[in-house]
Amino acid sequence: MEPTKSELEILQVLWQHGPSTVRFVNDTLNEEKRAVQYSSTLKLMQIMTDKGIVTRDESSMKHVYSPAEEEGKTKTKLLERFVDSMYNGSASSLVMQLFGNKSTSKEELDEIKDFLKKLD
Amino acid sequence: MEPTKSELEILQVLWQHGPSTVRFVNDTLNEEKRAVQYSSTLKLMQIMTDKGIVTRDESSMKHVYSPAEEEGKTKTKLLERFVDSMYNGSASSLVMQLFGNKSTSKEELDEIKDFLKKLD
DNA sequence: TTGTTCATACGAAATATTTCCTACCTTTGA
DNA sequence: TCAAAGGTAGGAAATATTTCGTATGAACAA
Repeated sequence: MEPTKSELEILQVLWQHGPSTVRFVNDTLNEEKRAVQYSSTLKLMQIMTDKGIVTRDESSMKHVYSPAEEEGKTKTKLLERFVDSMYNGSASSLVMQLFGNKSTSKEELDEIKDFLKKLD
Repeated sequence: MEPTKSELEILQVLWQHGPSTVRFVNDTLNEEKRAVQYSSTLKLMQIMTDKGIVTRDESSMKHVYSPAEEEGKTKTKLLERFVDSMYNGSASSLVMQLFGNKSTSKEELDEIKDFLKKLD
């Protein structure tokens, strides 16, 4: 299933901080993103549970949520979808767009070159 | 303004084929994407006009629509937003994910290496 | 014990997005 | 001429997404 924009925000928190309670996710969102009521975050995380995007441990009263799928797997899927729809599946087109206009630090560029070299 | 998913589909057609009528866009969507009624496509393109995402030439009865913004500019914006939200702004992270799992043709890889070399 | 705090559940409203029906006008071909 | 084909406009329904109020129960501190 395709996570929505808001669901993705929640996933980011879980990926970054590991399995979390609703309270923690909500606090983090309010600090790092935007104002949102506790009950909104709760509702969303319940929906995500129904959809199978996250799983939860209900053994304690404070349920602890975890991403159902590995971070890399989800991101790869979303990235491929992005490349397909925006660049007709051409990864190189995307890369050129990415570095064409925007100025990227030398460090980052070197890092990428090294990485690509190792792919052979 | 942020184009929605459906609006993006329409923009793709306009980018790929140049200024077009609703009829043409709708036919193309039906051929290349999915079944959709003419009036749905029309409505969407009218909304996009209101939002300023496209402009239209009304001199003829068959209005001709064009993207309001250049393809590269829009794509760059969307790509940067994607990198920011998914990879914390790190372009190199994205590239590594892109080529980490997926098998990419040697031609594409060479193309990218050449491109990066020229950036210096 | 008892009231305050903090948790979940859930309905439903508010928004955003998508879809299509229908009215009405212009063009075109028989 | 006039019916058929094809165009735009716009309302409104259908969906999808997001937000939050409120009920209810558990935990905890006074």
